[in-house]
Amino acid sequence: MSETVKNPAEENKEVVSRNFIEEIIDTDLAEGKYEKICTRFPPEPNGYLHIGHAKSILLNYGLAKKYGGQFNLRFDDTNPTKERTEFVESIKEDVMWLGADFGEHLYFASDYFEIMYEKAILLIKKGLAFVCDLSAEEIREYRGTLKEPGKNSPYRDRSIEENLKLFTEMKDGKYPDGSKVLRAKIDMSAPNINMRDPVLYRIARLSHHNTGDRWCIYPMYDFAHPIEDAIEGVTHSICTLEFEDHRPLYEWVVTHTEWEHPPKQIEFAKMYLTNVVTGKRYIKKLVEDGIVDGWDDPRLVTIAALRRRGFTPESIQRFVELVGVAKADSSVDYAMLEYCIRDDLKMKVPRMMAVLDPIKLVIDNYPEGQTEMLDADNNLENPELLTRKIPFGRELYIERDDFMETPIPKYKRLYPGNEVRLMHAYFVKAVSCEKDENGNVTVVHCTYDPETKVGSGFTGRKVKGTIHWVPAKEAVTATVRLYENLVDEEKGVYNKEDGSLNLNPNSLTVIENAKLEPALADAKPYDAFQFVRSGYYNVDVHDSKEGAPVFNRIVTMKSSFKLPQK
RNA sequence: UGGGCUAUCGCCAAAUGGUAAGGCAACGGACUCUGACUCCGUCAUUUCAAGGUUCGAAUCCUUGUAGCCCAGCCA
Repeated sequence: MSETVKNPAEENKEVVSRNFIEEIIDTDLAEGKYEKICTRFPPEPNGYLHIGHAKSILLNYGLAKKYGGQFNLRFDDTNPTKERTEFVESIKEDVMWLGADFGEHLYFASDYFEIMYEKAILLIKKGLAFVCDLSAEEIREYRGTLKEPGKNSPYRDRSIEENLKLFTEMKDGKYPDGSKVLRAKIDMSAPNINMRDPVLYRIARLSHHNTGDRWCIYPMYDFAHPIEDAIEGVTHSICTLEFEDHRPLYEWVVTHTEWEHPPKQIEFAKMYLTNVVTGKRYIKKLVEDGIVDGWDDPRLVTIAALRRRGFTPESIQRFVELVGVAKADSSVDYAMLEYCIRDDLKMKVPRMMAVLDPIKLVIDNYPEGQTEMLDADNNLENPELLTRKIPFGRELYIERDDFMETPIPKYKRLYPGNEVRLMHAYFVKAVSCEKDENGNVTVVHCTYDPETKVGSGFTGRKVKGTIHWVPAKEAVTATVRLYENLVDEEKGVYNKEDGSLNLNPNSLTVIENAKLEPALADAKPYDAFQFVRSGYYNVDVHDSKEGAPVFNRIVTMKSSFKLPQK
């Protein structure tokens, strides 16, 4: 048994350069600003997590881990209109599955409503917030435009006492929804629109998934988020680029609401993946229209879909690591994700034989009625996965593609007169074939050479090709689903004309009569395998509870040789 | 002359004034019981553009260009 000898110098060579966030943290630590860092992932529970969220989750978690700090999962549930407990549960599950262990640090912004309310009172007392009676429409008009400054609300100069009274009454439910808001008093002519007296609290009589009907006023993101961070002792509040304009407001809130250790906001670029759909409303539409079979359809890139498809947490962690963190908008090639899952599964999954498009192979010189059990390594590169037995007999199934009556150039599989290896078995030489009335090959006849049995040490001659097979009698018939990108690769994701999706009509192919080697009959949901020369597959979680397993293709095998298309 | 941000290979992405890392993809070749894996090679005289400073510039300055974000009582 030979082990790959690693050059220690080579390992040291792998200097992973720090990303810009790590540099900020290093500087902060060096200046003694914090003893321990704290990060958080703050989703609003209004939908399912997807691969883009994974980047944020793993980035925040990874930073906390790397610096020996703390990672919080906090639900940013300050707007009851869109939030549901169902999403809370699925998000918790997905975050844990990804390996971002938040331990005890699970929080809800809604648990801080009382503190937020007190901080709002504090701002009013400092003359920094006021109750405004303008309608939503009027507020928009007063706000000005991108190029023109806004103008002050006529309610801006109410006395502190009046503001205090009004705000208390707002909380007590004295005013109808939408009739009043609490606003920060900053600068209506600020070039940054976020600073033009932003709304801090609105009145909304909605039942909250966590606080029920206790509140009828709810804080806005810009006011709530910095306070949530501060309460939890978050040191580095990492968010995406579109919040850059909000940073001055974040800082305004955090300084005027007086915290001993104010958190700081850092922004990074969202990640987009090519050829997939991440937009929530598009996913919703695909589900509603029945184009996919739910939010965890394996063609989607929600975390749940990736999990069902057979992606491992490790592969996604690796992917996020490879993609890196920066401030430039990016769209990562789907091939990068495929690489990560292939690389992860390569050594830890058994390599089995499955014939997706079977034709019969008859070994004319093999004794009729005889069966022998052959030993096969489950993973030739990883002996820890042990071995299995495969029955071998006179009649087998092979892949239709693995035989050509008249071979094309460079074809090295089976054709009349050519000898190939049957994986884990013998050399076999094609003799002839039978065809149906349409000219399709139905049976291939060959002869085998008993001396060439695998493990016999036969070195007499070599063959160029090796093909996989399955015993005809003992084979298991199963359903295999082949998934491809949901989106048309040529045209891009969205149709520019009408905003619709450019879907790939071949995103799903269902094979009902794939022939698998018998050992695969006992595969359990989530089990993953490499089907030799085809790709990586896993047992479907939903459809394989009883009877024969149903397999989802996780990713295809790479190949440098393509058969011509018919 | 609204404001903010970004620009380095087909795709990500390092390089912090000292002579353009790495990964993915692609393409050659070796090896092979998977046309896989692995291995070995090729792949930016140039960093959006044009000027300038400097012994030296992707990095600094100037002027442009392109893309993204912001006018919710969403987050």
